[in-house]
Amino acid sequence: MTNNYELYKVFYWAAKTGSLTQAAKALYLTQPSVSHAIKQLEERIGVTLFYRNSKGVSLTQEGKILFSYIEQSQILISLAEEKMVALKNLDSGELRIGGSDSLFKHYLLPFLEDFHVKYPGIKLHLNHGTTPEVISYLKEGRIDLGVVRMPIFDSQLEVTESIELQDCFVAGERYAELKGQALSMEQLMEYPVILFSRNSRVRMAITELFEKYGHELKPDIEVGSVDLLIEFAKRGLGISYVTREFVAKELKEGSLFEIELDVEIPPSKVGLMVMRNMPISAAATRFIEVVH
Amino acid sequence: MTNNYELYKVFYWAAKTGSLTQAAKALYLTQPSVSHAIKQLEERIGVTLFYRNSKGVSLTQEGKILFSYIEQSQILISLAEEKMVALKNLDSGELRIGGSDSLFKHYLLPFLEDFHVKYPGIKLHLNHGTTPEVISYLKEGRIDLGVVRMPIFDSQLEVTESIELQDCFVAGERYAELKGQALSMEQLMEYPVILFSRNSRVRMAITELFEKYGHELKPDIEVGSVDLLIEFAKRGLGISYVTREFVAKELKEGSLFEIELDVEIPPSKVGLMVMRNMPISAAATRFIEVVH
DNA sequence: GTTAGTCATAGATATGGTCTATATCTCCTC
DNA sequence: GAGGAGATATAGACCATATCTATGACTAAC
Repeated sequence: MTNNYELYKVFYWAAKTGSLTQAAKALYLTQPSVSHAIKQLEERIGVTLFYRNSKGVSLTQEGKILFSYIEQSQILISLAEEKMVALKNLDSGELRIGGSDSLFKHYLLPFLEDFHVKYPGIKLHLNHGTTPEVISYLKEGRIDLGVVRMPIFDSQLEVTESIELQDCFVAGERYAELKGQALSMEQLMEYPVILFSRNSRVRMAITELFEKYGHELKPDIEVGSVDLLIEFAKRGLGISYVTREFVAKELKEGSLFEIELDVEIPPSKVGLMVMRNMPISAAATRFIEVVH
Repeated sequence: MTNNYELYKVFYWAAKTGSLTQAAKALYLTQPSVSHAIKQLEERIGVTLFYRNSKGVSLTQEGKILFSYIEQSQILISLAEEKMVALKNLDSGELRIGGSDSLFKHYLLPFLEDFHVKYPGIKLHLNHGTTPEVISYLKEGRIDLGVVRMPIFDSQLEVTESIELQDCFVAGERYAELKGQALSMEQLMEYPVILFSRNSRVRMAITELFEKYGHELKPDIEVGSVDLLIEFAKRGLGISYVTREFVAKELKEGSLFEIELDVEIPPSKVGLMVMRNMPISAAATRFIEVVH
């Protein structure tokens, strides 16, 4: 049976209002249209659905049975349509973001807070991972949006640049002697260096910079979180390579100080990644606007 | 939102098959039609529902949410359509018949039995009542079909005549003297007469016949069931007025014999009543055919 | 009888669903 | 890398049919 489901909508309203005229009004149609539609439905399924009388229409036994199904069906469609409106209006839905721990903590946190206050109906899912992990989450469709350090070269991804961050070397009081100087790479390498673990983009960037000048930068200590980078430097275990913006508090209060190099460390940008040529959810679109 | 629900059918199949091409086949449409329909649905609800890729299509987050509603909705419609087919094919449904006790027992029983064996999916509801009660059941829509004695004069009813029944007076061995005679009304009235209760059509008919000849037929005993009419006559409590066909067994075995009158008692027919100008259920239609 | 409300019917109209033909893209094979 | 086989998208023509207007038929109420 290959019925036009539109007829069930007409049936639903005719049954619900008990009047073809009222159904026509509800559906923004004329009464003859509704009359015709009902007749057609009856012919197609081969069952008389309504008693016609001078006051309107009422369901036959068979009509009542049909209605018990169709009513549920129509209610589900109404709920679906309401839900879609809610998703579109960001009253509902979810936003799945992938990124590094430090970016979540030091960069995204205020945006996430604002977004959550403004759109409380949207559930936030934060997936921590390294840059390659985040990229694969994106490709698997497990997240809507990835937030990582630039540069990203992947033709499947569409990257929007966000703020610029400046990485730098910092140390604590133990190396106070280095304050105000501009060290060469060789000089710096005489001190114990603390770097983030191997697969980090920041680590790769600084390693490459040193290589460019013919040096191999090997850390004395390798850690897995920005918090430890900061903590170790503070305690004088060595010189940490961190993002300046993420240690703003420590620099200000003086528990850390920046060690200048005689070569310029190029700044790096934060990139917001989504899949290229893939539709983006309303929530992700809005979040990118907010961050941008 | 005044969407064409037909689009949800297309959406359902596209999502279910994961391919616009497959959905087109399932719906006996062409692929561009389906593509266009999906695009239209997406535009109308303002949400992208599918990722298009080279292998087919897959649902976005929002699409999945929509599908969870629409799937249920479509399943209900399918069930509804199956149910309607079952009703039409008499694999399912119910048949509500109103009639007198005696007609059910002595006339309808074999038909009901056959009908039930042939259409086991149809539930039978038998509503006992007097002729006026049965007519009001019909008008209230509580039964589909009424089975009563003719004649019926009611312009709202459509009556189909069924078999003819002959009423007669019968007595048991106690009145054996009356065998083979043709009694006059006066003679008969000298014996105790047992009649069915007042509101019965059979009782009315015989009372009227006597009145036509100037006699008032008053029962000595009035009972409420045909079984009692028979039982009382058998036990010699008087002469019962019964339907000959309903005492066929007793007449044959000799526990009752018929008392002939010198006037002819007109036969009466059984009528099958339905509401005029009202659609009749498939089950009722079929049952009338069977009986007829 | 008249009026006002039903639903049904007939015929004209035009919306829009569907088709054919073609383009574009991706993946896979050779 | 060229070519083929799949997928979906797009454009434009067509025509089926949903819808409308106008009218009829019927019922209930006044």
